[in-house]
Amino acid sequence: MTTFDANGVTLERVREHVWEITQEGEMRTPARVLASEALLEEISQDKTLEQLQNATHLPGMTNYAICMPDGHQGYGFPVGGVGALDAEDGCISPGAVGYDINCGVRMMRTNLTYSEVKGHEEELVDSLFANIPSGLGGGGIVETGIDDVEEILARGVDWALENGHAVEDDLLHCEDEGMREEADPSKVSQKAKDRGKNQIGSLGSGNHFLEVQRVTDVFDDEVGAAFGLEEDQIVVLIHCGSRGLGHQTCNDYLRKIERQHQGLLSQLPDKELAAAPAGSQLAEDYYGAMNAAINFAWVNRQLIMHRTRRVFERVFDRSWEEMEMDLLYDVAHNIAKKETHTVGPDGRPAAESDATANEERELFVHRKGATRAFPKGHPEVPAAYRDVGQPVIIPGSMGAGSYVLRGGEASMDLTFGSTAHGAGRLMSRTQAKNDYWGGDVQQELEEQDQIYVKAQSGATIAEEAPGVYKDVDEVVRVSDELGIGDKVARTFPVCNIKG
DNA sequence: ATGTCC
Repeated sequence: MTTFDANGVTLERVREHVWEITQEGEMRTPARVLASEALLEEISQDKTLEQLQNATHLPGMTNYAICMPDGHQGYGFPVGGVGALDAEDGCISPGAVGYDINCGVRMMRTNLTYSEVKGHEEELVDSLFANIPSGLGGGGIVETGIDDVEEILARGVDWALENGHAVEDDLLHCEDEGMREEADPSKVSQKAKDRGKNQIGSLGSGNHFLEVQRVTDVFDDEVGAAFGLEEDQIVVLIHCGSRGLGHQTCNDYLRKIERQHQGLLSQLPDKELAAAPAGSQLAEDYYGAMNAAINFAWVNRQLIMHRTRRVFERVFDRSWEEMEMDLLYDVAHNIAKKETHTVGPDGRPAAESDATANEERELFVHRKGATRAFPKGHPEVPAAYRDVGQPVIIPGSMGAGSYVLRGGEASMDLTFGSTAHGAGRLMSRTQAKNDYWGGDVQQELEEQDQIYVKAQSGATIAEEAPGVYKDVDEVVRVSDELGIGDKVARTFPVCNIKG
């Protein structure tokens, strides 16, 4: 048996790309890392493995705590982590959702080709930057009153449709159709609403961006055709979340849960894993508030996408409908959702159990820096894609391009229908700023790769330099070879705006 | 990620 040792954590290689931390002590389940040996080596450099092992102490953990190939350490629970916790006798943990509730990505198609856009890059990047709010703090596409915030929290993209920021087709191509019905705006604090009300339609900062890209490869012609993707086509990728509103909501509930559920907290190896027991008032309240913040983030991405259509109309002098600027798909990668999955007796993996003992269980599936990747035939895959599988969008760094995958056949058995969410950081923001200077990175991207980047701050470009990220090709290779998310297409940046 | 410490 091949083993891998890192900082007192031992992993056994189960098979290609599957590594397991054996259950011992207070662990409720084993833990699994899905990675190549090279990625595992990178993952082992920070606290990810310790956090993954800690996560198995959460009540109701089912099968395994799982770390994706792009995993790195986060608040309490790894970014790139999946934890399915029993919704009846388990718990829900804000740290296993993440501070940026419904951080996610959407991809919009166009019928433009790269040759039509080449030569317009600077005009396009300037116009996008001028029209799409970005950076820290306030300023959004719509400046609205608190009544609208309440509606957005309750109804998600349905609000955008009613207010002229969306078309019906946009809703059909979004995870959960852009609305969590269990949202309860009354459980979102006034402070969070105040922070959100002037940030509706804004990118934010950090790794959030809007990128115009060209499709460089279509690996699967049938699925590529179903997704409306072909080589040389221009697409737009939008990556952002719920801004200050989601951050405040996460913070509010962490503090409340720490105070009210000290008994559970005392059983956990890390205070940052603070969790509310299923069925408790705070579990209900957090779930309602989190779902409301999820709706807010979907509206945020929707408004940015719709504004992008207007920018393209001005730059290319034709209507967005004429340019067929349709939403391909929007996927969340920081969420928890009550889902039904087939599990074996005592929360063991169904695939490794006697099938007659398997049962359907309601689970809070926490995907933190992990993307839903439902296979073909799943009822929650939009009708347009049901025969091929759910689109999965994996953004790479601004110098490396991105991938479109489709949910793979093995995802339900291995990962509760999930895969990776990006390249994953290799170094801290502080170290990145020591190693890189924004202006140099920007100039190099433009001169060497014809990638036009515009940001509010040079520091953000340094923090997001291509070299601070893992190899997205390797992350996607692992996903594809495991069969949890299959490669469909690859894109390369044309221009990028960020905070 | 985040009015990067109420």
